Amino acid sequence: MTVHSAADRGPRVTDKRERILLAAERIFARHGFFAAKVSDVAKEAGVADGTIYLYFKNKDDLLISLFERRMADVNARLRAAIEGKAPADQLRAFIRTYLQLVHDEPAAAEVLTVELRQSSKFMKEYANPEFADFLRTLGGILTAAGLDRHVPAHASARMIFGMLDEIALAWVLAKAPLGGGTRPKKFDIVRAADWVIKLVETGLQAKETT
Amino acid sequence: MTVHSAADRGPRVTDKRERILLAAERIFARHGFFAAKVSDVAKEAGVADGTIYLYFKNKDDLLISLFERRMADVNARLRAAIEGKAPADQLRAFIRTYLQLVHDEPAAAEVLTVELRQSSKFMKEYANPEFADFLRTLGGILTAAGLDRHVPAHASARMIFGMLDEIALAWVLAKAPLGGGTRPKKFDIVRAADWVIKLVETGLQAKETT
Amino acid sequence: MTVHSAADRGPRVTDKRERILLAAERIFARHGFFAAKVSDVAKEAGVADGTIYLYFKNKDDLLISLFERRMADVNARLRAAIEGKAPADQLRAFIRTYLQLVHDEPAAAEVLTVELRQSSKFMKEYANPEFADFLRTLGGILTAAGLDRHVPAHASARMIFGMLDEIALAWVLAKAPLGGGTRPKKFDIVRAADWVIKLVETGLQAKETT
Amino acid sequence: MTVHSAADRGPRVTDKRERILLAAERIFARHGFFAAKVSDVAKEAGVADGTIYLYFKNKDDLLISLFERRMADVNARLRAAIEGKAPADQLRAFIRTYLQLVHDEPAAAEVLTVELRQSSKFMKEYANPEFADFLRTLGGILTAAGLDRHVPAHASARMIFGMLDEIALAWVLAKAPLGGGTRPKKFDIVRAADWVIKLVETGLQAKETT
DNA sequence: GATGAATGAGGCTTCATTCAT
DNA sequence: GATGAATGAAGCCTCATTCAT
Repeated sequence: MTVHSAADRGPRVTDKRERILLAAERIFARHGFFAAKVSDVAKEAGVADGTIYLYFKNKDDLLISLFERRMADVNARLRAAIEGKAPADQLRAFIRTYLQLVHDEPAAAEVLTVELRQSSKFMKEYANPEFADFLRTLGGILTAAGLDRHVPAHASARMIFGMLDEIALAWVLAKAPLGGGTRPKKFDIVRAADWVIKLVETGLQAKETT
Repeated sequence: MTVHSAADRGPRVTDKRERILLAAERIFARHGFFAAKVSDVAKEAGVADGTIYLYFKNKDDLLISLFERRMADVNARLRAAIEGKAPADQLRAFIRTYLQLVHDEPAAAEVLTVELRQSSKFMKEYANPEFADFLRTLGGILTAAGLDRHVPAHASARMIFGMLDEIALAWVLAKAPLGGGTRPKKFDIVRAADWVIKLVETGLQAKETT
Repeated sequence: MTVHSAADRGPRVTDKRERILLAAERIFARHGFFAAKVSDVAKEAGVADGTIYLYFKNKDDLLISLFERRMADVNARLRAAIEGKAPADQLRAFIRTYLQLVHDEPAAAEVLTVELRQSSKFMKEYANPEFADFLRTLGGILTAAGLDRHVPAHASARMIFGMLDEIALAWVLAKAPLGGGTRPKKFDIVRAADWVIKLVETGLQAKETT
Repeated sequence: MTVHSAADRGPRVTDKRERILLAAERIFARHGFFAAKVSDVAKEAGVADGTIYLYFKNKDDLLISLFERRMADVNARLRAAIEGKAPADQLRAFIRTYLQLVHDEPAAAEVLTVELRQSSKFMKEYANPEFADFLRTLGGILTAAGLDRHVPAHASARMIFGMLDEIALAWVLAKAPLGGGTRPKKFDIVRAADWVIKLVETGLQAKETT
């Protein structure tokens, strides 16, 4: 992931920035952004507290950078997944890939899903270009597939993101089956993609054929 | 709102609790839960800081109580809106009423939409019975309307909530047209209900008739 | 001192503000402004750290307030000392009273003399009206006494303040005779007034009578 | 300035030490000693942060060295200025040269005038031999000129330094006329020497001849 | 019940100093 | 000698909560 950026400014530098970012992701996912302490991120990254401030302006910047880094990653993977496919297949690939990513990177998903919202308090001042990109890509697929007859593509894109996000949230919040809490069991988020696809393509209509 | 609830338990007491809750809603919506100060809530409610602790255990309890209070309200309104309708109409009424509520109570919507997420860090320890109720009602409608053939009703319910929530978020974050920021203009959230209905009922399929 | 201000806003409030201010004076005098810790001031004042911020905006404000408070006091005493005197006597009273004040309130003198300078970094942004008052009073005396023939009164006022300030500094920095350091013994600062008076009135001229 | 001193000990080494010292002077003058960052001094000097510690023990040492270096310079110039003059002329030369130096080297003056005070917190532990030399020279002149009849020479020396220092401070703090702040305009510090001389020699006495 | 002054624990951040290269 | 990335101690300040009135 972001292998190329490792060459941006010498190998060590990016390495450490990356380590801090991943540590922040784990810590933010574990405790939530506000409850998380910068010193915990440092500990998790194996660096001194002050080192974080060599790479990030402040705690907020850590969160914003995390978003940008992850969303860019998500967008890159989604683009790779839909490349060369027919429009109708692109939509399915987009949905499946997104949920697969959530499945593969739960910490990232938690931050993107849960903390992103909270940081919408941030977002009010900070326009997230990568997220706009995400919606634009999805909207483009819908238009290309001719799925914008009845509902504007940008609106559909938002609604689809809403579905995916809510599914991701439910999955993320469901504790692992082992920790015998009161939490619902983890469902199969990858198979849930079919539900989204079904809903988006033909709706929940009772009678498919009359 | 909920003027009648002022009679729930004693006349003045509930009044003050209510005032604090509404003040908290405005403050949390304005600053976000974590950034909001208890003393600001007190000021907004016109009571002393200490008074809040006569009605609520702590700041977290204020947020939780707010959720329960609002979700109960939302559920009550939704139940009233679908009462006596045919299943297919119930779904439309549910969707329209929900978005209408968001439109009428933006502060409540902001807290429910934005802060609820963030407090899912809370939610991990705290199961929200009113939200479960919300999903159960929606799922029940889907089942009654026979819209659970291809997708389990509980899954559809979540996805529909996801759509509604995302639309609410987009609307809430869109600044009022007056404050000429860089924010997108407020769209008509009430009319957006039709898009949700269309998507849920028949999907985005390109060719409605072949 | 400033007995009247005790009635400004209830008795307790001013009392505590006063206590903090005097504690800050002692701590700043002991360690210097920058090296002094807010928590030490709190400890010295017998209040919690946070209490300081109920009365002062921040650490800088503590210093500024100290200046204003002390200089106002100094000005009041000086005015009382010169009241009703003939111009020539006023000058002598002014000088004697100032050095007497330094003698009586060494902590205040240290802050005014030593920290005031350093805070001239502050002063660059903050115009001290009380100090301006001090100079104006002194200049007025010189003019009234007809001592502005050869040198503008405002310039003389500054030079006289320079002498007084330097004497105060030398006296303040001289350790008490007990602490057998390498520091010069404390001289009699009150008697030093005569030197200032002599210098200002007739200069150091070798031959008084020819 | 002090180009000759570059040959004191090795050619390049002293050069770098010198550069750091002059950089520190500018930075300390600009921000004040405490607010100044070692890394800013390094940047100004065009060396790495760590390099500073090859030439100075620590930040304090940087300030102390600056004093010694500058005061030695000042003393050297003053001695050169009074050399070979008659005692009465020596005093005038001393005063004029000092203020001329302030005029020519404002950054140096700011550090000597403003930061020296603040570092009297340092001074309590550190006896400044060069400053003692300064006072001894001035006292010697007074004694030689027979101006120690009524006031001890060492006391007069201190008072004269106080006048000079205060004038320097007022001049240093007066913003340049260009930066249209609320600051008083720069006065002519060189001409101010005449006021000091007048005051020291014959006082402010109203009637010069009786 | 109501008040709001007081508390004090704790986090973010800075920055002098070090040391491996 | 020179570098500058890394360190980590330490302080200012905030703010949820308490409790005497």
